[in-house]
Amino acid sequence: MSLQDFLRNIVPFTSEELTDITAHFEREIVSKNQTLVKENQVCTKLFFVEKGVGRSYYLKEDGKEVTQWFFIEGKFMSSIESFFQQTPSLYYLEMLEDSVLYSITRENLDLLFARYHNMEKLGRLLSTEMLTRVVNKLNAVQFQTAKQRYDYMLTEFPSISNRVPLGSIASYLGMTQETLSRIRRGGTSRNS
Amino acid sequence: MSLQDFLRNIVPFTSEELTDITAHFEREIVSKNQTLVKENQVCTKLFFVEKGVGRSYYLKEDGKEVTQWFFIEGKFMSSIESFFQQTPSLYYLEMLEDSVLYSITRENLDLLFARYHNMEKLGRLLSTEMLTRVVNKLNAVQFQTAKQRYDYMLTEFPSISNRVPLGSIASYLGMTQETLSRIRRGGTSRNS
DNA sequence: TTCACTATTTGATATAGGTCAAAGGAAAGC
DNA sequence: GCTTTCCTTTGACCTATATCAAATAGTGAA
Repeated sequence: MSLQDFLRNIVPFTSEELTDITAHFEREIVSKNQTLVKENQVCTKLFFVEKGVGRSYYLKEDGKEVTQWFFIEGKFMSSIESFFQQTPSLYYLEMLEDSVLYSITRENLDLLFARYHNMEKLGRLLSTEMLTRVVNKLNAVQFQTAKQRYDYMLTEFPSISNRVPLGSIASYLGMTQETLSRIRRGGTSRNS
Repeated sequence: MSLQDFLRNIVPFTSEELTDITAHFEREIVSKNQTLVKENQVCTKLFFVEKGVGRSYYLKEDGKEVTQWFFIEGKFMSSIESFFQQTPSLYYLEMLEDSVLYSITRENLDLLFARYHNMEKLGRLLSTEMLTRVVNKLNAVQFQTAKQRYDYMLTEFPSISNRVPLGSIASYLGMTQETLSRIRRGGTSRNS
């Protein structure tokens, strides 16, 4: 899905608005395993994923990677608090496949927020949508068995279960990769 | 903190804007244990908590209450997805103390969003702030020990630990009230 | 003050999922 | 095609926290 189509589906921008808005984005070709943002860097850009999959993750004290979120085609991707508060990122951002992104800087985005009431609305709608998703994950992670969490993930990110490494998915779901492997095999847990 | 002061601190509204905006809110006095929204009702209002504490919770299949969030003085409170998507609420909303609230309906809020660019901005800023908070909780719940989660909660809601029942806090943190009781006594877990 | 009810604490036991270790598989470089 | 490295699966054992049950402490009504 193209950036223009994506934006148009959310808020009824005029063609002039759309042209101006998309002109502030820059196309970026990124290869597999490339890191977009490192821990402690300020995240200067917001990315739209046209093609590919990315993830945000952080390192626990013991050095283990914990996936925080996946970003698939047709979604915006960033280290949110870092980008919006311009604070050092707690997370790494990386692409898990060769990808096509559109990026916009904070300054340009602010300019568009100020210029177009509709753009501010887009920002509001996208953040409430993201908020809903995060709340869903929270409920899954907090109160469900490992098997149920895996099922949740299949509905939230149906396309990625065989595109990304098992370990990344396991840590996203708050379990070890051994546990996820056993769940996939089936049978370990008695709960649906 | 009054509603006007709260709004002014986030976005530089003009006095006329502020007057018009606050005129669309209605003051409500609510007593302890009163329910604002029930499961499956569409949540028609967004509340600002001037005084008191509230929480959202849902019932698990086995009938146990699970606290989803606490809402303290100076915060907005609602069953977010229900209010914004006008879908049946998954959650109950109740006040845990005698409280003073200001409420606004969805129609009035939309009207203000459409009327004032600044209002749309307020909406965007509040949802990204809430998003950050939920992400913090997610990280706490997903990867920390029971003791660490309790410490997280003391920083997120320092004021409520002795204002609300132990069981409500325990379910908010994804643990049983027995476990929380043992944590408070100290000593059970070896992790900080 | 006493009664009835609710909330909290404590103890004993069970279990989901973690940890550690090692063996297979798949895939990237040469 | 081979080799090296990484990813996934499997097994054995362990631990944090849940569950169940009961005792104790608080709180509001009359």
